Amino acid sequence: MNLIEDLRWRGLLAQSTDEAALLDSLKKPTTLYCGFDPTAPSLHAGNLVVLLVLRRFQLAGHNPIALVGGATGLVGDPSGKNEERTLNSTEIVEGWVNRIRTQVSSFLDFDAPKNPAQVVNNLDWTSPLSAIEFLRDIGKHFSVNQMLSKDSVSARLEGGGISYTEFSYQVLQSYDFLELYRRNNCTLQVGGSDQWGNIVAGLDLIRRVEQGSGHALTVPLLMKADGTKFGKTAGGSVWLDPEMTSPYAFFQFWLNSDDKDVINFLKVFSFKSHEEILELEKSHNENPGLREAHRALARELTSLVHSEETTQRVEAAARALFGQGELSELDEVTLASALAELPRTTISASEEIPTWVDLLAASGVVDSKSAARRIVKEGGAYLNNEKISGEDFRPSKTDFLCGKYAVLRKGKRDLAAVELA
RNA sequence: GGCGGGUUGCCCGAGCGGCCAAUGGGAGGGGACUGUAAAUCCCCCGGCUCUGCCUUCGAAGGUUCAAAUCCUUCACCCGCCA
Repeated sequence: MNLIEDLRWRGLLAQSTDEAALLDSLKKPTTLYCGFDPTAPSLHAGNLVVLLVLRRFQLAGHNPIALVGGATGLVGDPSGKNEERTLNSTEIVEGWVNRIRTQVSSFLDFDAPKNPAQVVNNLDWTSPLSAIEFLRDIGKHFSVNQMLSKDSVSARLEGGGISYTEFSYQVLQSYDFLELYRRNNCTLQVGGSDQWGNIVAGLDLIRRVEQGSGHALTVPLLMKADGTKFGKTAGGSVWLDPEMTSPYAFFQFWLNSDDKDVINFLKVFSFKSHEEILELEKSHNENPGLREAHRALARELTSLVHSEETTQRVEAAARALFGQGELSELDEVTLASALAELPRTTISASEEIPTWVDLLAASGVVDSKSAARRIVKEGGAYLNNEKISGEDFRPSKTDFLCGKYAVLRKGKRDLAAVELA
C-alpha cells in the first residue's frame, strides 16, 4: 500500500491536485512542506493532525520541511475566521516562533541520512524584501479578481469585512511556496483543508514565475462524532506544551475520547499498522467498557508528544487516583509521584488548616469560592475519595495521608493535591 | 462628511425607569445511571466576610427617591447616502 492509499484509509485526504501526477512524483523522494503560524505560545492537539502527516511522509522516504510562520504570523490568516484578528506584537510573535520551532522539531528526524527534515522561518526571506519589490515582483502576478474569489476572502466580504493586511495573506503564503520551490525544489505543500485556496495560489505563482509545477494535498478538518470541534476541553485547547496542558491532562484527554471517535482518532493520529488498528476496533466493539482502544490511543500520543517515561508515570498516577483501592493503602512514594501530576497547593503545618472551600479555590480547580461552596452543596466534593458535607468542613492533620498529602476532588475526575509542609 | 441602527454576563440573545444579578438558548459545572464513554433525567451557573452585602448591562458624566432602561459627550461596529 502506498502512502496516499494509507492516508486515504486513515481519513486524512481532503483534496489534492491531480492525483495521478502526485502519485507519480511521489515514486521518488519528494520535498514537501507544511506551515505553522505562531498564533499561540504552543501548538495544540489539532495541529498534530497535519504535523503527523508530515512525519508520515518522512517515514515514507520523503523530505519534510516544517515552516514556522514568523512572517505570516505577524499578518494573520483570514482562513476559517469570520473576524479580523488582533495583531500580536513582533516581540510576542518572535517568542512564539522559537517555542513552536522547538516543538515541531521533536516530531521530525533531522539526522535521517537520506531524507533529513528541516525547519525554516518565512521571516528569513520576507523581511529583506522591500514593499516596492514585493508589489512589483510578487504582487504583479496576482489578480485581485481571483484573490477575491477565495473562500477565506469572500466569506469575510459578506461578513465582518477584511483588512488589506489579512487580504494579503495568501500572497505571502504563495511566496513561501515559491521560495521553497526555488531553494529546496519543494514541490508539495500539505495543510488543513482550509488552506486549499492559499496552497493553490502558491502553485499558480510557481507556474507563472518559474514555469514550474507542484502539488497540493489537504487533510480534512477533524470533527468529533457529535459535530463539535476536535481538541477542546472544558479548560480550553489541549496544548502540546506540558506547562500549558499537563501530561496528566493530556493523557486523560485521549482516554476520555467518545467511543464513537476513538477508532477514527487512532487512524488519524496513531502510527500503528492497519492490522493493529482493526484489531483494536474489534476488541472495542466487543467490549467498549474495557477501553482498550482509548488506552492505546492515550499511551501512544502521550509517549509521542511527551515521552514513554512520562506516560508510565501519568498512567500510574491515574491508576492510583482512580483505583478502587483505598488511597490510604498507597505507599508514600507511589502517592507522591501520583500527586506530582496534579495541581497542588502547599500549606504550612504550623498554621491552622484552611477550610475545604479555601483549599479548593487555592488549588485552582474552581474559579471562585462561590463555585467551591456550590460544589459542596451539590455533593460533588471529596477529600481522599470521601464525600464532604458542609461548607465549613476543615480537614484535620489525620486526614493527611502519610502525614503529608491530601487529595481534593471536584466531581468525578477533577483532582488537586494539598501538601502539608 | 451626512443620516439611521447597534454595543447586555463565557457565546447568542431578551429586557427599554422600580417586581433586574437581569427571561430564554448554547457552552460549562454537580448529581443519578454507567465504563474516568455516549444518551437520558434532576439541579446549579457574577463575586463575597452569603437570611445580607458588593460589583456588573461599551466608557465617562447627568436627570431621578430610583437607570441596563431617560439625557449629554466619547469610543467602536453595522447599514444607506456623499
